[in-house]
Amino acid sequence: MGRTPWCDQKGLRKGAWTAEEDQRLLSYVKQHGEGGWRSLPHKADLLRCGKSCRLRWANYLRPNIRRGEFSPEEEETIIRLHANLGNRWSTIARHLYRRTDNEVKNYWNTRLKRRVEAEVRKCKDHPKILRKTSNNDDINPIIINSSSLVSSDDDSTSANSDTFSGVTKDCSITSSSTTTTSHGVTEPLSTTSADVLNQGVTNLVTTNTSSTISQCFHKNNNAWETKLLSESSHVNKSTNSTSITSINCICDDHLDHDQVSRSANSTSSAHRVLLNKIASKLALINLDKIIRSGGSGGYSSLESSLASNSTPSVKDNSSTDVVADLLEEVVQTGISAVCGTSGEELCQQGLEIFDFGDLTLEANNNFLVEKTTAANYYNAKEGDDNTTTYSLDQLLLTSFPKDCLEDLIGHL
DNA sequence: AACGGATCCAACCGCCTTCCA
DNA sequence: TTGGAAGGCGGTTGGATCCGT
Repeated sequence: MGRTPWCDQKGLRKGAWTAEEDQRLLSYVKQHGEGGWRSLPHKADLLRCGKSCRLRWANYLRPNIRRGEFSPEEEETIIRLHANLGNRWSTIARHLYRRTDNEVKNYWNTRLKRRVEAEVRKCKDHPKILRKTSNNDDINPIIINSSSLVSSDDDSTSANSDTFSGVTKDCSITSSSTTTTSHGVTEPLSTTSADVLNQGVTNLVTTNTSSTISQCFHKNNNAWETKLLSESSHVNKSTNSTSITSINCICDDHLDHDQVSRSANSTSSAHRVLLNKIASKLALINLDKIIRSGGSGGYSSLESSLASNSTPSVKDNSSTDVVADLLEEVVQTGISAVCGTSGEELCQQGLEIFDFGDLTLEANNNFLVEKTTAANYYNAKEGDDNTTTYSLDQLLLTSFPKDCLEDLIGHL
């Protein structure tokens, strides 16, 4: 038994929507809200099927849809995410402010795809870019190491690195069977990254991890990853409501953590600027409490900024057993949302996880973000990229789960 | 001005998942 | 637990427009 076509009724209109149809749909949804699409056409006196109405609304009429030319930053994001995620347009669209999946898909198919393919062809003319001379590519996959983006004097990978300036825009490529994180942990390379690169993508950014959670995503075919994914599903179901107002605690140890561990001195002042900006915005969303865990340094700037904005109490939780401390805090205070390194354990408690990410200053005053908790827990799927570059404004919006964006925008 | 190929993108199609009674 | 309805998603199409000849 085949499925019933979605618009098989005789007399229903197809094709381009008229202004009058748009107006009818718009006013009906404004009055009655979204949903009930099947019965909507009859109620709104539209000769369309429900699905057509829903698509018209979702892709065109819905408020707050951003249309028009994509910015260079958006293009970069699409290319980078597509390299890792493939044609998962809805996921990619979530990383772009107010863009629909359909628009992103069209933009890729009509513009970016060709550009990337041209890059691939260019790379095929220069095989060295894609593949170092090696008898065994499985042992020596090629990756782009994000640490090279952190600061020019970070030489943690320089022993194995080659730079192909003029072709790979702002990355260096290393060949090694393992990579060393900014915290000195040696771990396997992401084979996904290697695969993508071997397909010729030259502008990929991948990441050395700095948290338990993102490390999970770099250990392909690992039981730990499977466990994480199933927990993710659990968390999704247990925390349907993600209104920004439900956040009454933010714990973020990455900001200062990486600032210290990377010895990226050039980014320190920039971090402070960023932290101040974040703090001023956080102050607007009525946080009840800030938990600090791990490290020291740049975070004090966030603390002082928050204090000056007369906001949340700050708990210094930099003692050794961060997880235990956080859980204790959760139990005692009834915190409903936490973010930070301990996300996995906290997710098991059914908490909402938010994270501003692991921030590193990049070129053009943008920030390299290792989305170490929130995005991964909510959208975790094998091969998800954990690293993206954002402007500050994008960062503040994108680091939150999609459902929070409109509320956040309202608060900001 | 006319033609035709290239490009763009809104909309359609159908499969899949989620929801809910 | 089950099955139908509703919604999500990605592939594809076709009409409108652009642009070179």
